[in-house]
Order: sequence, then structure tokens, then C-alpha cells
Amino acid sequence: MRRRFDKENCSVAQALEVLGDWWTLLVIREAFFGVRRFGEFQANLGISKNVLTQRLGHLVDHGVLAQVDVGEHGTHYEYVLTPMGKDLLAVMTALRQWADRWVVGPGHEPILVCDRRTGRPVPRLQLRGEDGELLRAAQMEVRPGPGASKATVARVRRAAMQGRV
Amino acid sequence: MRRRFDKENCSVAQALEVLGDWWTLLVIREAFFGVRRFGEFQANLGISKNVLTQRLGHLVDHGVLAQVDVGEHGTHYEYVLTPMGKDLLAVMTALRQWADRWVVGPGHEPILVCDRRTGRPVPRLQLRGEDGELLRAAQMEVRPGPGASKATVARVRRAAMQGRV
DNA sequence: CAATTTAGTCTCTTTATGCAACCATTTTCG
DNA sequence: CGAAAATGGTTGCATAAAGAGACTAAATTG
Repeated sequence: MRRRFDKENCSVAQALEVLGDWWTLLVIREAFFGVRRFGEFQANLGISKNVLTQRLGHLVDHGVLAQVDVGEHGTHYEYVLTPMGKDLLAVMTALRQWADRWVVGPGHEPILVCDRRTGRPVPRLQLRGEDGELLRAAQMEVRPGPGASKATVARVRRAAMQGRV
Repeated sequence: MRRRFDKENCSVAQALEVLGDWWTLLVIREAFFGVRRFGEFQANLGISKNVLTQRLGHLVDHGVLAQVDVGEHGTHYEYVLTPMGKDLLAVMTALRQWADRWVVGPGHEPILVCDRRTGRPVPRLQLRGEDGELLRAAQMEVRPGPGASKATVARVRRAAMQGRV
């Protein structure tokens, strides 16, 4: 049986438990493009119906999508992004920008997301401090958070000692 | 056979082709924590060895990790992040921040990534324009990029007409 | 209200993942 | 240096997930 990450004391693992299945992020990409109906997801993605059913259900269960009844002579559903789902824009953007740079390469971007005011592409996401200054990896440190398990505390300490976080 | 995304005219799909397998992002998480040896990945993750072998090889093939020979009496490898791999920090951060907010919840963060200068957590990644102003979804528009296929051009146009990108 | 489209479910085959045993090299240590 | 132990895998088998397509109930269209 496939290992589950839902017990892990790590936010990335928790995120993957919700988003990590094959197809899931492409379903969400479609939702960002405005797709709402089962059939439209299926046609655009070429995903099998049984898998799509499972993925939509999983995302609804976890609160990323909401099932909205739009039926006129009975019940009929559409799937729309919740605030939790819309907040994945940063994740999708980070992934897209990374692949634009390293996989497809500059000058070969399939789409551009632009600022309407200037018409120019939205700049890359960057880690900045509270003062707005750019942060380099060396300027950051990892610390156990309020939800850290003992194992997490030990790991963070060990990594810090090796100076390689 | 599982569908491959490598022919899709979409950077997110391309990213998933490299990073989308089960376990892959946790392998990269470990690499960010400074893990370099096969055995250490295996022990920390509890992943099976054959799958770990496949994942490390895949990441090396795609340029995310580099295999470095550190043998003293023969050849022995370590796996380290390349610049392409290090550039995934934004992706990992976006995922972590999203899950911190929506899955584990504020006040339950397993780890905190802090600015050394202030000791305070690094702020959330945000989409900003070239002028540094915060961008809302409504202020952005999607356009076909230089690498857009005909299908992509058509999709972007259709989505724009529906005003729901 | 009959025909067609939509949104699934069910079954079967193929592929991916997990587990455990096994093996070659590399490192450790007397 | 050389034997023992640790490291870094590979191989084979069991199980779970994904793909394809037939089938169905409900909703929409005309």
C-alpha cells in the first residue's frame, strides 16, 4: 500500500497529502483557467473519468474545491475554487516560474501572466524580509515551530549544527 | 500506463513531470535540510530503497540533483542540489506557507523559517508587480507566451472571453 | 415527453509502489 | 594490511493505483 504522509510533522508533506497525487495539480490548473464542469475537466485533461471523480472528491473533501449545485430541474454540480484553493496561486506561480526558467527555458514560455497596468510579465516570486529586502538562503535559519514534534526539534538542531540548512 | 505530461504545452505540467512523483518533493525537502547520502535519505523518509534509487536517478537525470563522487578508496556518491534544485526554494516555501495556513493551521507550524537579522518568520511569498505593488488576481491577465502551441493560444483566448482566468 | 448530453460507476488490464531478501563495494578498525 | 561491518544499491514478488471502455441514472434540450 502506498505510504501516506498525513501523520508527518511537516507542512510540505501535509500539502502533498492534499495536492500530491498525479493529475491533482493539473485539475487545479484547469480550475484557475475557469473550468468548472466535470466534462470540461475531462475533455481538457484527457484524464480517465474514474480518476477524475476520485481527484475532484479528494479536493472537495479537503476544502480546495467546493461543489456548487447549479441544477435547474434537479441537482447538478460545478466545482469551484474555495479561498483555500485560490490561495494556491502562489504555489502554481512558483512552479510555473521554476519550469519556465529551468525546464522549458526563457523565450519558450507557453503562457505569460502579465500585469494589466503595464502589460509586462509578473516578476518572479522572491523571498523577502519584513523590510522588503531580498533574502538569500544564508540569511535564513530554520527553527522548530509551535507545532514541532520532538523529532522535528531534534532534526532542526542537527541540521543547524551541520550548518547546512 | 500512466499518462506522461512531457509533451504538454504547459510549464506546470513540465514541472510535474520532474517533481510530481510520490516522494520526490520530500526527497528534495531532505536535500534542503542538508541530507546527501542514500542511507540518510532512506532512514529519514522511510522510503523503500528501490523507489529511492529511482527518484534520485530521475532527479539527477533532470538536473535537480548532482551526483558527486566522494569516495576515498573507490567511487562513492553523494547527492547535492544543483542551482536548478536550489531554485526550488520558492516552490517549497510556497507549499509550506500554504499548508501552514490551510492544513496545519496558524500556531501549529512544525518549523519556522526566520530572517536571521530580525529573528522573525520570513513573510509569505506574494505576487507583486515590477513597481513592488501587491497584485490581486483581477489585476493580472494570461496571454500566450513565445512557446505557446495553437491549442494554448485558443485556450487562453477562450478563457479570457469568459473573463474567468 | 422523447432524444441527447452530462456525470458519473463498474470491470478489467496495466503500471507503480512497497517489502524483503540478496549482493557488491567501501569503510572501519584490530 | 585484511576481516568485519556498514553502505548503497538490485532483484523478485505482493498489492494498490491508474487507464480504457462499457454501462447507467439523472439532467437538459427541443
